[in-house]
Amino acid sequence: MLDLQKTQTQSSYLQDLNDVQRQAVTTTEGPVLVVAGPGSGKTRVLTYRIAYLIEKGVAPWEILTLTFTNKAAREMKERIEKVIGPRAQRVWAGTFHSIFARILRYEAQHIGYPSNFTIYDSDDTKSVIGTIIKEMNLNKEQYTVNNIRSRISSCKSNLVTPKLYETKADLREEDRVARRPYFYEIYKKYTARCKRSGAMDFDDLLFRLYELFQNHPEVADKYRRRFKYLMVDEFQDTNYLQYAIVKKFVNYPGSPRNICVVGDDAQSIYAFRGATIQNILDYGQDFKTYGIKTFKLEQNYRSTDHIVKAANEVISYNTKQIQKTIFSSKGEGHKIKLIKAMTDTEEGKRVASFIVEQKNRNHLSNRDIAILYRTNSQSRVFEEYLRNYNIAYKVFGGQSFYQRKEIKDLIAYMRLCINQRDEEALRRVINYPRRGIGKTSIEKISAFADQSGKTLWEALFAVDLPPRTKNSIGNFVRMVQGFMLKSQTEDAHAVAEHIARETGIMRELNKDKTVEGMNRAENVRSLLDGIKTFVDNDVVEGTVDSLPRNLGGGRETVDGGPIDQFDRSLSGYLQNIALMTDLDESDSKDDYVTLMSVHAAKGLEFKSIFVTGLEEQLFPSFMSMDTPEGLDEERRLFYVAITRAEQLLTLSYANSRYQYGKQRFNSPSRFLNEIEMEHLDTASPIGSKSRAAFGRIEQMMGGPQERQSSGVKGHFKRRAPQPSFHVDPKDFKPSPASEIQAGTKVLHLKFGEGKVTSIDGTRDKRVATIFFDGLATEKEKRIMLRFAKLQVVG
DNA sequence: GAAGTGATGTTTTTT
DNA sequence: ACATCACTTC
Repeated sequence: MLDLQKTQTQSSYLQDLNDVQRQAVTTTEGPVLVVAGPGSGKTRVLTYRIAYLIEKGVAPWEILTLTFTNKAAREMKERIEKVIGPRAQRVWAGTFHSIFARILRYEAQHIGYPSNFTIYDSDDTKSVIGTIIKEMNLNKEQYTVNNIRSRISSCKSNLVTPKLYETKADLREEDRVARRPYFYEIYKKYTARCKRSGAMDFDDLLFRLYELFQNHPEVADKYRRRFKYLMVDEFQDTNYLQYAIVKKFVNYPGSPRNICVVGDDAQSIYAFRGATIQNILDYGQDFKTYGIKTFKLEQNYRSTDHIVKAANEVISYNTKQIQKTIFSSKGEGHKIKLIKAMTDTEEGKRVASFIVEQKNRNHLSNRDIAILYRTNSQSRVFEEYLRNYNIAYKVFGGQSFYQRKEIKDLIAYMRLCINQRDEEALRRVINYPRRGIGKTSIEKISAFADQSGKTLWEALFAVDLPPRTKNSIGNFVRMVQGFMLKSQTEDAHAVAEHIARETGIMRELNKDKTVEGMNRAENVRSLLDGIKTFVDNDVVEGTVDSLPRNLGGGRETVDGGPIDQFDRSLSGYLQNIALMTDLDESDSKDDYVTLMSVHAAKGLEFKSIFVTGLEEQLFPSFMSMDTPEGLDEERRLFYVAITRAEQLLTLSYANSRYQYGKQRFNSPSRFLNEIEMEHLDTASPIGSKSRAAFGRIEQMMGGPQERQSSGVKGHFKRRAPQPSFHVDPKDFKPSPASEIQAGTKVLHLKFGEGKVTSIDGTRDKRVATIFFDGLATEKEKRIMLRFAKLQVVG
């Protein structure tokens, strides 16, 4: 029966595609460029292409797909799975950073890094740079951390090593002019410091891979042989370095150059981080002689005609772009509404009441609606009025869970436990909670490390300090060594809990009885719960893609097929979270209005979109307005914003708003004038009319006075370990793995009753594919028998 | 080494 | 407005 189903899907899925899409899917050999307008079925093309390859006999692990977000990778895998089944999970699909980190851990010995290297996030990076600037006694007005960081980042992204930098007269001249003559020294020191710490920043994950392939052709060859087909999503967002690596993968003598990149130059919104659409243009040139085929996906399946036409009009004001004509197939649809407000407060109020109206008139749920803005700080006023109107909402963006101090503190201990060279982790926790190792002592340790060539951790043992401090350090070191020992044998949760207790972090947090303090303690408990969930998980290939394939452990072979397996150790957990953001954590089941920045909305779609704060200086941002390139990027950003809408699009602006504590008056955004009147709903409630309409709604809603809040709490809360057991844990007795075979009926704590359809792998790597009838979605789970909590029934 | 005070600088940010 | 941070003072 399963087989029959499969053949049906196989024969039908190509018919879901239009002509261009189908060509893009079936042109598998040689270089391909897919220029994909918004809503044109880009993801569908990519996933079907992979499915098609696998059906033609390509092994899943011979296909490498690089994306920018974990979410995109996960979605892609899920969608391939729908077409071709669980085999899809064997495809290497992940972010540039996560895939490269896997390879780098596996090949670490070639580049003088430990395979358990730490990944420094941008806070760590900033902190290292800050320390260096301080150590060098440089004026921090001239040498601002952010400035240095972005210059270092752009060096790495353009393959300029410190060594190369030294020889570049033009770059050094730039530094002189910018009054930052010591930039080179900082860069050099920063690089050395990261290396000494056994740490890589986000750029290193790319740069070191390039270096690895460059300096070790035999290693590069291994991966070239392995990945016979390469795909890159969102190619317009790649930087110079990313494209250089992509070329390393496919450019070699005798290469079939089976590469397919998908992108839309009009949706490039990360130029400020080094992304360059030049890559798309270069790609065309670079692969010209290898018979590159270009496909333009121009039919928009997402939005109605007014929206698509307006978007086309707006983007036509950008001169540099690949010519394409996006057209809609969804009918004329509603005209675009415009909200003019006097103040930012009124804007918030009006948007909220519009949402109420839309929900009634157009039968929309909260989840169909999103409010987009240019800067995260704009969310506040919308939150306020959504609360008043009793509309559930969720704010995305802002500070992520993993960036909170209390979380970083605990994680720093965990990091130190795995990699003692990790200086940022060490600096963070050496005196937290307080143990009398102050600034002066740390400076001494640091200076000693520098002149003796030791790591900071090693310096702890050798440095000469007053007896009292020495004693404190001794206690600290012994404590961490205890954690290290424990992490050899125990799983991540056991170690983390032990650390939280032994360090006194928990005690410290529980002392604080303020609301914020209690929140912090709660956050740490949530983190521990999250680790528990991670450790307990016995599903091998389920919804979460980003779980580690323990390359370093050698369980997965690079030449053969991958054997996916969880690494439940602390090290495994850290690898898992290092590249996670909380955008990856949305629960689609809850019904809330989405609030996010336009950047964060890329790739998403909603029935109704509100694009707010359309004022000069804000959108376009004052930071980008002074250069034509900056303005173009702002315009692309606006293009991305409006093309998120399927049916309803509402634009809003305010005559005045509070910015940086001052009331400012800005004129309406120039982008508004770039939309032709014919697409705008002039009858929409504006001016006095609007007030009437607004009043009506306000009456209906009982006015905006305080009501019980229905807002989904601020940022995401980590899920506690799944409370919804299908089976009562008390009656549950797991059976030994040896009793479980194909055909066995089993009981699972979380998933209920299921039937084992097949078993693959050998010994402790045996994986059961089990069909759980009681589940609503993704009924088929693959469960590692070694960890499975399964009871044989019947 | 800790707590309190004034100056300062604010975009977006998949990883 | 707000948070961060260097600098003071105890």
